[in-house]
Amino acid sequence: MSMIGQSISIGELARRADCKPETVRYYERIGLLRDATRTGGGQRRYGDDAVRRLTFIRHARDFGFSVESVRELLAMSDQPDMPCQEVDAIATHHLKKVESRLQRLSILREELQRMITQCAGGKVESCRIIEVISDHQLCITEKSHGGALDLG
Amino acid sequence: MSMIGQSISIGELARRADCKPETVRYYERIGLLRDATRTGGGQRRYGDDAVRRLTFIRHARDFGFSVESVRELLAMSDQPDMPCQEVDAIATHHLKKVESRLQRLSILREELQRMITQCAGGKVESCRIIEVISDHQLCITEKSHGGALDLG
DNA sequence: TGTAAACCTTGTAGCAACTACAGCTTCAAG
DNA sequence: CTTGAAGCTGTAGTTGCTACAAGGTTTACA
Repeated sequence: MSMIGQSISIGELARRADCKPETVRYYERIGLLRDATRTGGGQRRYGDDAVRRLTFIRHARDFGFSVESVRELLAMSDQPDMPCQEVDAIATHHLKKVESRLQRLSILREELQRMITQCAGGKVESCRIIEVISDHQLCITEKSHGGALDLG
Repeated sequence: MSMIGQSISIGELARRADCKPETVRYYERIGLLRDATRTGGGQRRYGDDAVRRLTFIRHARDFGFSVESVRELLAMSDQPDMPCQEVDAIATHHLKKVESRLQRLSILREELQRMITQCAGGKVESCRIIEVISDHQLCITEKSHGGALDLG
């Protein structure tokens, strides 16, 4: 259609979507981005559509959606005529996860705050932090912060 | 010292600390747990000290401490006479991370809530969720929820 | 036109913290 | 003494990238 077709290099594309070339290649490999057209020498060249698509992916990832959810969201945004119930479902499901995570983290925060405040600053022997970790009985809540809690 | 030495199997140990045998072997491999004594046939046998140590590790992990932090905490709890400043430092550092994570997650929650509420439930074409993901301009906050946000 | 810097290519390995096999051996109960 | 559960090692998979190494291409400038 246009004369300004595929002229953006992978580095430029990455810059525009605020990520790295490696990430772009990774997305191509796992099928989030379509295979790029290549120069004679084999380098990838992109158009504005790729910029939009990659930007969408990066934003969705910033929102914390998993790559698999992003894949579904992309598929749906490629089908503008479909009803958006599924989009809603994915977002709502994600929100629920965020909320439960928030709850567990705030319990954790209290727990940590409490044990830090209670630590009198003496020897390890009598350190409240070590005690609380040693004996879960000393927690405010039983079993509330179980599960995967890795921070960023 | 005692007659009831090393008599706990890896499965039983795992059960007592609420994890799996694989995890125990993993902790041994990375040096969080000392190498267990073995039966003639090569199976691991543990004593109560291992139960305490593994329980400590699991609790610390439940609190979200990284394995490296757990390693340091363990080293310190092995030195009861030392002052507990470093323990404090680790816990405080961890609390800070939890707090910043909480902040980012709650911004995220609002963002998600807002876009879900605004979605009128029509076609994908006009779906607010897709729109917001497509165009970061539509976010409440600029750039606030950048970075690693993987949920558990 | 030559050349050098900056960029690109593929493939592989690494991160965290486990988890899940496969294929085999050992243990404990009856 | 048999049987079935549990244990052994070693390797690969998970998630979402990131970081090389060892080369090839493009581009800018002299």
